[in-house]
Amino acid sequence: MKKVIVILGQTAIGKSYLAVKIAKKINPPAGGEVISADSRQVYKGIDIGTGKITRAEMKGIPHHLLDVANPKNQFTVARYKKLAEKKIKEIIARGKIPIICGGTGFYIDALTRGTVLPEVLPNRKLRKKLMTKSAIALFVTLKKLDPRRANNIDPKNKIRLIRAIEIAKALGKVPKITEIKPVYKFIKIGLRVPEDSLKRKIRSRLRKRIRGGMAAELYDLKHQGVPWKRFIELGFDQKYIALYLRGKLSQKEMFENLFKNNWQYAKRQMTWFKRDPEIKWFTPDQYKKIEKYLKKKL
RNA sequence: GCGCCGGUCGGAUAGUGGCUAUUCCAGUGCGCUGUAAACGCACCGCCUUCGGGCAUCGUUGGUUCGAGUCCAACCCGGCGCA
Repeated sequence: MKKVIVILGQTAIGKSYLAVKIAKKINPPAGGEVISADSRQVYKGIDIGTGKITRAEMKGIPHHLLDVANPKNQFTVARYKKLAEKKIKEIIARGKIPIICGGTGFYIDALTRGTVLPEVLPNRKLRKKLMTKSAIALFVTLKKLDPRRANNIDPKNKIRLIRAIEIAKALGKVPKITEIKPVYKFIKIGLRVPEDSLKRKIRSRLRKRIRGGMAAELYDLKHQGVPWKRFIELGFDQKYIALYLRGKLSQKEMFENLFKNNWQYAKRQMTWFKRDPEIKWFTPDQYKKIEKYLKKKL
């Protein structure tokens, strides 16, 4: 079975850097290519705002699934899975090793597991209509459309209920889950550091991003007609930048809010990763160990 | 100094004298196989054998069967007048 490397970990920990390093060293002379696993970096134009790797940092290693979606539209896991699988295939065909790198555990799991997901595009009109209903009402509706999903969904989570209904309606029948046996062997490398160390990393990266022009980027996006609501919807850091620009927050308050936002995210990421026993954990400075581990596994 | 207003969990807030002091934010933990940086849930004074137990609404007294709520004095903060 073909091997695929996965590099995951909390925000700001240094995944991208490691991915490039591995891509250069592993599997000589062909090396590897990186496929991002980040639900926000898929959007074009939000570079600093999502902490995207820069051209220079890529050091010539091809990176995929960055900038593949318009921020005005909604991207979905199903789409991610489809695109990523295609990229994996192509990279392997080139004799290289695919390196999945990112912090969106949900996407990594979707890709790593054998579940087949038919693509169902978001239906704004339906969503808007459903949003006005109560969670209980939505749950009842879902139960009729897709009892299996209703069985294990969180009945209080309207967002999930709405998406489930949307899918059931779009498919026109009760959605079935199809599992296919795994095609690739995923080697999962997790990066982890002590809490206070991660906090420092997050702070310093934030400072860098602010200096790098997060605010200017925000202006550009607004110019291109990305509605304000989208930023909120996506939970982006930009929302605090905008409040600062409007004078609603002091610079210090803005920074603290940004930090808080990132830290909360980092914790949620860990909650997700913790459950996966396949992840082999390292600290970012254990490069030699990681390389050794990979060589053994490949 | 006088007058007015206010002091409730880390912050903000609700609370006709009567069950269990509310909600939001922050904090902590967790969940999530179709929006996932989104979204949801639990806990969030102290102790706990997880059944519950003990506190608590600036302080001290008082009225009352019963006070966060009424009264008095004091302390603190804000505003106004001197």
